[in-house]
Amino acid sequence: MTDTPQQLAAAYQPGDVEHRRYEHWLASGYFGADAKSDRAAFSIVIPPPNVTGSLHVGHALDHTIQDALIRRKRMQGFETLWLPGMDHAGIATQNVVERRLAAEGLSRHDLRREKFVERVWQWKAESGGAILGQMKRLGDSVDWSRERFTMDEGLSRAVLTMFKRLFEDGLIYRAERIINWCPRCLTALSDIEVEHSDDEGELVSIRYSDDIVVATTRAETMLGDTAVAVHPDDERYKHLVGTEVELPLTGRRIPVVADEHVDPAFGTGCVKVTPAHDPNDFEIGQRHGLPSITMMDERAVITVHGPFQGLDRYEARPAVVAALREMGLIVSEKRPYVHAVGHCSRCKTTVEPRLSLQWFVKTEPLARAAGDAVRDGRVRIEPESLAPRYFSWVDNMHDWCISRQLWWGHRIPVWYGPGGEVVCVGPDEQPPSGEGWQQDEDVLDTWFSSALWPFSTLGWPDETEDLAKFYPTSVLVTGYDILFFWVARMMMFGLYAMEGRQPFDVVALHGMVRDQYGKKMSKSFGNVVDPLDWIDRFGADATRFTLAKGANPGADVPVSEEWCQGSRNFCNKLWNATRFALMNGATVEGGLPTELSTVDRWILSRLQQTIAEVDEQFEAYEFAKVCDTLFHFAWDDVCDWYVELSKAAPSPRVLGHVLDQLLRLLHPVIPFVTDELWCALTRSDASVMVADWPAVDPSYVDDAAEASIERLQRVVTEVRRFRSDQGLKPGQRVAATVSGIDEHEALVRSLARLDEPGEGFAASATVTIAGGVVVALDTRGAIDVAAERARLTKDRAVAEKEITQARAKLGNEGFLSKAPADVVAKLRGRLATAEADIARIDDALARLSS
RNA sequence: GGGCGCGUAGCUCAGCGGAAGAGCAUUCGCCUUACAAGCGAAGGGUCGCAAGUUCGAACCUUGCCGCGCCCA
Repeated sequence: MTDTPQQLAAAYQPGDVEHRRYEHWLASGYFGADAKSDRAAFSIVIPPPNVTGSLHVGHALDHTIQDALIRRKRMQGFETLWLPGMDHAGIATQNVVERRLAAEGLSRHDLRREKFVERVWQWKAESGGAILGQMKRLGDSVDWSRERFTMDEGLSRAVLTMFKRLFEDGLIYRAERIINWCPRCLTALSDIEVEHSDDEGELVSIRYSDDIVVATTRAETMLGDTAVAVHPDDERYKHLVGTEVELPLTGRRIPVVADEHVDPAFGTGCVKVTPAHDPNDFEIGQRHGLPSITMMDERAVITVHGPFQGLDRYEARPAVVAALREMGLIVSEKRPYVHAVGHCSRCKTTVEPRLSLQWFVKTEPLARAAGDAVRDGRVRIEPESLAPRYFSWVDNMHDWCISRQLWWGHRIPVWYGPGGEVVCVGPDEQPPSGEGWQQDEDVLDTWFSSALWPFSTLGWPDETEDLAKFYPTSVLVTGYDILFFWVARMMMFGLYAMEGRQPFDVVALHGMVRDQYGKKMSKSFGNVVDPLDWIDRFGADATRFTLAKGANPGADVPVSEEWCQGSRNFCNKLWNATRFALMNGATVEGGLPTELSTVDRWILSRLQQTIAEVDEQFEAYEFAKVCDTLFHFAWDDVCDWYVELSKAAPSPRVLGHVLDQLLRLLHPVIPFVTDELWCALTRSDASVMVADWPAVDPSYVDDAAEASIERLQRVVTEVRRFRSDQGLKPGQRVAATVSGIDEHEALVRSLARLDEPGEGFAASATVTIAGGVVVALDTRGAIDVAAERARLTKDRAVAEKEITQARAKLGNEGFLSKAPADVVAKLRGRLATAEADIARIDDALARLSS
């Protein structure tokens, strides 16, 4: 399995490595969690993707973050569990299977319920299998032995148990209420399954009487009006309250009622009241004891009043308006009139508020507990700035409609008897048998089972070892868009079912993946990224690194193909650095030598700093910063400087150690390439994923070495700049004397490509650097005086500006008396340096003129 | 209408009280034997606008302008 140095290809080819590595991890059992272990637990349950979908780039982001957290904790010695699974996605999945049936010319009713559900299970196997394959391509280190599905036997037991408990506690009830109804899916929806958008409609004002004009965007619903309402304090209408008006077209007489809810400033201050087709009107109806007239069927087709009967709601609207216009009752019409309209989140059909008998969860006590758990700090939302969104949801939650008129899902465990009995049947209980008993036809909202996910997947309601070891889970990683869809519901159910113990300690929220211009990805816009496409072309590591590099807490994550190429390049950089190291005898054997050069002490010190920063950033869920820190340490410090310096002064054991540690640090984010390289470097046939996470060794922190190498870097950079300005080719060696850099002269010569002065050496230009370093170069006569003058003049301007600023501040009494001493001292130092620079530069300019 | 957030280099974003940063893009020069998926160097910003607090503001406060998102 281990590559020898000779076999390391000239460039990293992810395709050769990824599959082999993943199979090796699986075969070695590295992903498995042991509930009997003595180690401290760290657990994450995966936000279950819809079984009927496929993984998009947003999942790839979500999984990358979770995998990074899990892999680091595993290396830190925790007993880690990352539990995978999927949810059954009631409406979405049923829709997909119905579409497939339609292609065969069948409807679900042709198959009947039982056969239809069989077909859905077939589709589940097919679609779900594809998702598992995608997760493996991403490198997800999930415990496959614990994979769960919301419809599997154990989770179904959990659903029944929960339903029964809530039912018996009076937290589940059945009632006739206005609910969101999708006339296409033919099912109820919860509030959160409705998406609002500002759509163009019309605002029509209709005269109901001499005194009363109402404005409405839904003229057709006037057929179901049972009252007109005005504000009780509205002087214009006070005298009409208690009277009746004749409802046009129908001839019905309806009362005028006074209700606080009416906004007297909107329109005429009179509103029509249609209790069966509007949630606000329903409440007005309740308060005033008004009748409810349902005037549409479940497909939103008009069922009342002859001329309009049989018309769809959109046909009925113009028909009603035309009829009213003919009667001279239309006062005004405004088109387009933009207003908020609700749409089914699954099929985008305009939602119809509908009076209907449904099951509800009484959320008030559950939601308050869910809010309190965050308020009192038992659950932390990261980043904290998103907590207000959470509170605004849990503190204003409406009762949750949980019944769905679908066939795919957990059937409501309630049986109705011939005498009107209602019996809730728990798991292991026999439903009542005999003549006339019937089970409720509906199924439960998918989110009902998803809300149990953090504990149902661990075996609840049984008291399992998994539950004891891994609950509460350590962190939940998900997008902020799902904070109330799912997070709030898990909190409610978790706290309730687990005796007040929260489902997770931390909620780490990330944003949505967007394109490189910050635009939302959409099929119609053509900017959607398929993570598998990127994995094929750039590798899983590059894809993961690109996503993680953009993941600032709670913020959206822009990505682009170019950036993914950059990540691919980074992987290749690591590959080649390791290749170089192996070709030059780098090794981890024998540990670090006791005798260390300044350069060695510098890189080891930088390594300690990097470990400390990465640890801190990981703990704060700052994945973008983790990537940034490691990227710069790897590329700038290790590759650009340490490897280059080591060419002049090889130090194979230090180089081996630094790469070993670097690969460990990077492994959580880019697992494949780091494992391949680490195994090659350490001659291991195991894996870096079970190696120890690096720890800071304070004895290797060395400020003096860091300062020394920074000085060296400045000298080398200045000489390079001179060379570039003078048009000297990078490869061209130049004779020079170097003074004032003591122990580093050989290194400066190596990196700046300077030869020892030989016979007939004649310096034609001098580069001086603050701190007394002087490099005198023999450029073989021709020196570009203009370029050199320009360079020096620019440096002088920088120094002048510095002096001006520093003197202004240091001449300010307020600054001297109030600023901290160290700030003043630093500024004095800067001023002195700048003044010395000016002298040095002026000297050089003078010599240039002579 | 209510709430939250954001306006910093051409693009995407860090920085959030004491010298304006990164990646990509741009310009110039290089196949300097780990890497052209690379190396070296350079250019580029009145930190949305305006007041205020402070010795000192991209950073704190207020107002305005522009842009998102969530909830009604």
